[in-house]
Amino acid sequence: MNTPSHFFLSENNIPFRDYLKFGLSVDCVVFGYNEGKVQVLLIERNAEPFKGSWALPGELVPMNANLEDSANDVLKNLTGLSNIFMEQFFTFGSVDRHPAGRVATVGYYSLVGSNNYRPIASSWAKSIRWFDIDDLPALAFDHKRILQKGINTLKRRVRYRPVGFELLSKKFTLSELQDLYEALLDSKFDKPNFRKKILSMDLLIQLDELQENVSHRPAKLFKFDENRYRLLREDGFVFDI
Amino acid sequence: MNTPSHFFLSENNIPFRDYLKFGLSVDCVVFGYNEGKVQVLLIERNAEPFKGSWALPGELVPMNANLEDSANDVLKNLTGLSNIFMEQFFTFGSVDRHPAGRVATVGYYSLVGSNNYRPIASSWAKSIRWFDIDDLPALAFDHKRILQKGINTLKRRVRYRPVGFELLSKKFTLSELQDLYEALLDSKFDKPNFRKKILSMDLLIQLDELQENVSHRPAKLFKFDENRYRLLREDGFVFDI
DNA sequence: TCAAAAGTGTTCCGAATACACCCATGC
DNA sequence: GCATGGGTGTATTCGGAACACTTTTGA
Repeated sequence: MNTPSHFFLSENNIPFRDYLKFGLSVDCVVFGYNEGKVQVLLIERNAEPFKGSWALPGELVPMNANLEDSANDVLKNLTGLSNIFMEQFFTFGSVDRHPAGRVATVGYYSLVGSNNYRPIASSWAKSIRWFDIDDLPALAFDHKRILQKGINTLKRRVRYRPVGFELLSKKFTLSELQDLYEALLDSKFDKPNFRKKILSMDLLIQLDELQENVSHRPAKLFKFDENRYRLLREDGFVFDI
Repeated sequence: MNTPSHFFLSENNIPFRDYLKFGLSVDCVVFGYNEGKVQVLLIERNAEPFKGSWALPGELVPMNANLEDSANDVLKNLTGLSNIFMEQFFTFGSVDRHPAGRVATVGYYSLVGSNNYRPIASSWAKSIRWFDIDDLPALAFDHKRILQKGINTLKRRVRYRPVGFELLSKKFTLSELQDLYEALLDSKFDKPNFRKKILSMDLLIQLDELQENVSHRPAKLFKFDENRYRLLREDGFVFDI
């Protein structure tokens, strides 16, 4: 910061430093999927403001941290996992959205496989739990709006990007995949047609494994072929369910 | 701000106020369309840092202004127009992206009809001009990355939302529309099929007007039917070109 | 043997493609 | 008349929708 301050006068002569009074936070909409229901992870705040309210997990971005690192931090603290799929979706910056100052927040959503999470309560969360996205509690701050926008974004993006696979375990059956898409897009698909369509994309690898302990014919397990997806995308392929 | 400060201690006991040192700016990727070319509006900076460099138009968000208002301000100063189509697309907040402090920037893209703009140079811009998106100059800050992300976002969104129409004048011919989509998606469409597809969506209103002063059969003019689009969307219709 | 869900094949229809053709205007 | 781009009709192909069917397991 050795640049002369006159370099940074704005048109109306407000000094640069007077613009540097924002807080910046990240808030994470963590999606899960269980028994046919799409869910989000919420925390019960253990600190003012809104102590005791349900809220999205998030944190103030430290002055020396990048946004993604900060969001990853939140997820790490929450689930114990790094390398979770995560994507920015919108930034909320209304003047009055935080009661104690001007804090803009960057919204991220992330998708955790249904077997991969183990929510961890910590000092900033009195408790923590999954909520079905069609049965949500009241939320602190403007988190209701953020969450709703996150849900809408996921539902839109899931049509054109293979993000859905992130919500399942690494290995999954075609019926599980179909159930997930039906939940996300709330619609029904014809089983034979769904299979044909998804398999014709050539994005799944069939494993030499079968479902176990089911009282019916065991289904074949598949995994998503990341490499092939990368290759196809370079050729202009557009995933479209 | 009369809330006791101990309400806002973070986990590691850094006081709340120490997080309030961010600057926040908005940067606008202003798209235009002319003679078959998609273009963006860039300014030549008249202030340090990067004085003399080309850059995206933008400004520091005043402490009492909302993000959208700030972005609209930029557009108003640039084009003299309010009510321009505008959408947020991504927020960039790397620690070192601004040489003089921690400034995160919210990226917006906007679409201006080819006859609707009149770029205005001002105190903060030495000059201002349109560049074809495949012939861009070097840019200040991390604006190259922001611009590229804006372009990618537009190219993706144009497939699933009728944003393209915003780039044309209110009245347009089907060939103009086709040329635009071909430029945006860089591909070619068959004329009869493009017409059939676009007209079958029932989103265009045919006007009682014809093209003028052309040395061939004059084309019919159309306009986009906003109301009908709203109605169709409520029924779950998804625009898809 | 029955229930339950996995998995396959076939027909039908509508939308996308390819392509040939006619129309209106300025010069 | 002819060049230019606007505008239309049709045959063909391909993918999606509908649906009937077989297979494999546990109980």
